[in-house]
Amino acid sequence: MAAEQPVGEAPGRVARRRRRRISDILTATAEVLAERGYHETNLDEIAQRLDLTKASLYHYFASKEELVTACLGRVGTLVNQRLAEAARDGTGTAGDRLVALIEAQLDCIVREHPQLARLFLQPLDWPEPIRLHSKALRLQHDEIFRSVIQDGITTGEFTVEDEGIALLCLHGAVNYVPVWFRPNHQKDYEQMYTTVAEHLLRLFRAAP
Amino acid sequence: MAAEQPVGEAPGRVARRRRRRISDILTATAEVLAERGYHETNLDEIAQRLDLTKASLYHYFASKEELVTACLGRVGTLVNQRLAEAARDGTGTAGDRLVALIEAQLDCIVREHPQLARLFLQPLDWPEPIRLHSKALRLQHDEIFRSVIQDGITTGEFTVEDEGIALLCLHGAVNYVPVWFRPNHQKDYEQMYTTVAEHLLRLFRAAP
Amino acid sequence: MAAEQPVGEAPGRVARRRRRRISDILTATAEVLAERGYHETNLDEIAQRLDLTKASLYHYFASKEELVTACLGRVGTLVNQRLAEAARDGTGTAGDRLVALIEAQLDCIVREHPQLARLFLQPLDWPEPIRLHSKALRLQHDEIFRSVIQDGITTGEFTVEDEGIALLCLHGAVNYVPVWFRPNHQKDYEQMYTTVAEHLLRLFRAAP
Amino acid sequence: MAAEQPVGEAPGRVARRRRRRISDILTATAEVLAERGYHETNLDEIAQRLDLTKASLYHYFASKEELVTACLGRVGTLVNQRLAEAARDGTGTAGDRLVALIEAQLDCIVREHPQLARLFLQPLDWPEPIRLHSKALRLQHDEIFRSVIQDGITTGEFTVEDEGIALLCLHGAVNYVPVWFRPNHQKDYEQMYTTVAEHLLRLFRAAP
DNA sequence: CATGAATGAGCCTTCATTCAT
DNA sequence: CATGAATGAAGGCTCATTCAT
Repeated sequence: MAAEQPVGEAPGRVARRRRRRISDILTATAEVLAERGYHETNLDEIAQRLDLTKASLYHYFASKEELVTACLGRVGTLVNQRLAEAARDGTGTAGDRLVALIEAQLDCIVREHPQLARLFLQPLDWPEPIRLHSKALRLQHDEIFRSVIQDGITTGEFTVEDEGIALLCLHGAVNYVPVWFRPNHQKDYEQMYTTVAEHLLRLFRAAP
Repeated sequence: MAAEQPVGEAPGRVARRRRRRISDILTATAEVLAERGYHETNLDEIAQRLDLTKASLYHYFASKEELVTACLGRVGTLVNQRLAEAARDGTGTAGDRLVALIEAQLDCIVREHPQLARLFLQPLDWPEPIRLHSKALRLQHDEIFRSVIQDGITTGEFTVEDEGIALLCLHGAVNYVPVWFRPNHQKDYEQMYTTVAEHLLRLFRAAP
Repeated sequence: MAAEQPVGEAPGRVARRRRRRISDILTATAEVLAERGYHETNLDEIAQRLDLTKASLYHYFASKEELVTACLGRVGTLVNQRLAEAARDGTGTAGDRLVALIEAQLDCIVREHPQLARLFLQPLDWPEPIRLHSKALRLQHDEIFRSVIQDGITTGEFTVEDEGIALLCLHGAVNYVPVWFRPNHQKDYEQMYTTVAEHLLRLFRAAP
Repeated sequence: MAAEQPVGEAPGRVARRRRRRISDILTATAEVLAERGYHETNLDEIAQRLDLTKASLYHYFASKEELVTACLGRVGTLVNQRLAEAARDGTGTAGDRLVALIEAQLDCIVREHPQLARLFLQPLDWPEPIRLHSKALRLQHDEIFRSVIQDGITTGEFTVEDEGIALLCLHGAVNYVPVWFRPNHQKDYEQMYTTVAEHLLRLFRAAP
């Protein structure tokens, strides 16, 4: 068997293969999850899309739970990273940056990870560990928004009575978008982003 | 024997009993549904809480789906009726009435039907018929809010670019409340209602 | 309650009512049995056709088994009686009388008790007691045919090697008719009767 | 390890194993079906005879219906093949060949597939799809008999008024045999075959 | 008599998970 | 690594039967 594994192949190669495999699996999982929802998602379908067997998935993940957790983790982290970048861009007023943040998030959950936002609404009937993980991601996510909002409050641009509650309202409203949004044209997206973001900005602007 | 079975109560009594039974079943269903979510809800548990057998439920509902549909229907209708009443009370400005509406809804979904709001977020993995029923209830519900908002727009008290989207944001934010709200005291409820309602009112107030 | 049951009503009245009730139940049972087959027949449907409740059937029959047994018994007895009459009519040759017998049976199982013949094919998955009862009826039934056949043999009109087997072949062929026969017109019946009877008569005629 | 898993047998071996497994399952199914009848047959018993679990059957068949259909299909096809062979043997008169055909069929349904003939009597209470499949098999089966009968008619050896009806009578009589035949000795079989076949041949011989 | 209510036993089906090869 | 096979546990649903009213 050693003859079949040329010395030249560094152990890194196999590790890389494995990582790529895992990535593919997570992608397929995200797809099925987004299309069917958690309970209608079964390992058979995920495996099928990968031209694999259900059993093979267990080489990479110890359970369905772990698989879904990893999947949510990757998506959530990607979203958070993208938002963190958008937040780090310090140009413009706090309002401008908050709008950018909302639009970035909408783009993520509506276009790139269609309907995956519902996964973050913490459905009651999900396994506890997954819900906890999801919650952790949300806290991270909140932190990003919170910093921009704090900026706005400090500069007097924003006025809120209860920052936490305002943030939660924002959260609920944004994540609800994929539930109702049905685009007809490409340009519908941009327009919706702007309209929703503008509306939600009001949550932080002082009443007249 | 005549004394024990007065003619007068014959048909009414049975029907009344049946109605009460159904009501009890729906209540128990709402409870389990709220605690466990749809997919973790099994008929055994509902039956157990009623000191019944799974099979007995089938005397009243033809399937799990039908049972849940009826349950959502009852809760949704109750909520809508209460909101319709609140909306009909024409005193105060549109803002006052919208706040009252939001507070009423919050009270419904947070206190009286704890966490049942998520049931109206139309989870992907629910049976189609249930989702359709849920959607119908939401449209009814929207109509109530829409009328008050229209009033506000007519009198110039409200300013929104896109009424529909504003409503949806409101919807998302409000229904998200039960996901995060954890009261410590009785008075926490009222305070939360006010804070949330005030914040959300901003969605309809003209920007300064 | 005595006041409600006038002395004048003989006990015979109530007995007559009961007998009529039972007859109705048996008729309905035969209907459903013929339409759906034994295992697809449920007490609910029988009760429903009688504007009764499932539970009420138990006032007349101790179990589904007993009900079906009684039903088969009545139908079988009726058929046997009619055949016995036809056999008793001593005119004509044995061949004429056998043809008449076959035609009478065909009429019974095809037109009057449509498809009920399969009930006498002793399906494997029927409860043992019912099968035994069915078998008893068949023996009675066989006796009728046997006497005519014996006549034919005695007079030399019929020639068979094994009377029993010839009879069973006849039986199988006749009872299979309702499985395939689909009439278009009224006259189809008579024609089929004649054709089938003529053919089957050959089973008893001496080979040329 | 290479010695234990020769490349050459990789795909074939697995496939062969699977085919054998399926064959075993169908055999067990046929057994239970023949003993208990369709409605009294449950997957548990079939699985038990194979030292398997009910769930395991679903690796090979998607439902009880599909399993039974496959089972009937196999048996029916085997019978038809054997009969087709017997019919192809062109020696002897049409009468000889028809007798051979009948005897072959009797042997199939009485000895090799004990009592499975009733499965082809199209019980009313079977699922529609199974009945359709069963019907298709019967048509195939009829075709075999029909060709021999046509031969006999052409040569003037046979005389029938209605070929179709004669065939159906034959069918009914033959398939009824397993319902009543109870052998005491081995030789009972052959004797019964002959007697029955001779009798049934009369259906096609001209009346004297 | 009649019935609504209740039930226990049974069946088919699904699916995450394990394991030998 | 990959997979086919096998399974245990669970859930929804049906139905004949019993019983109190």
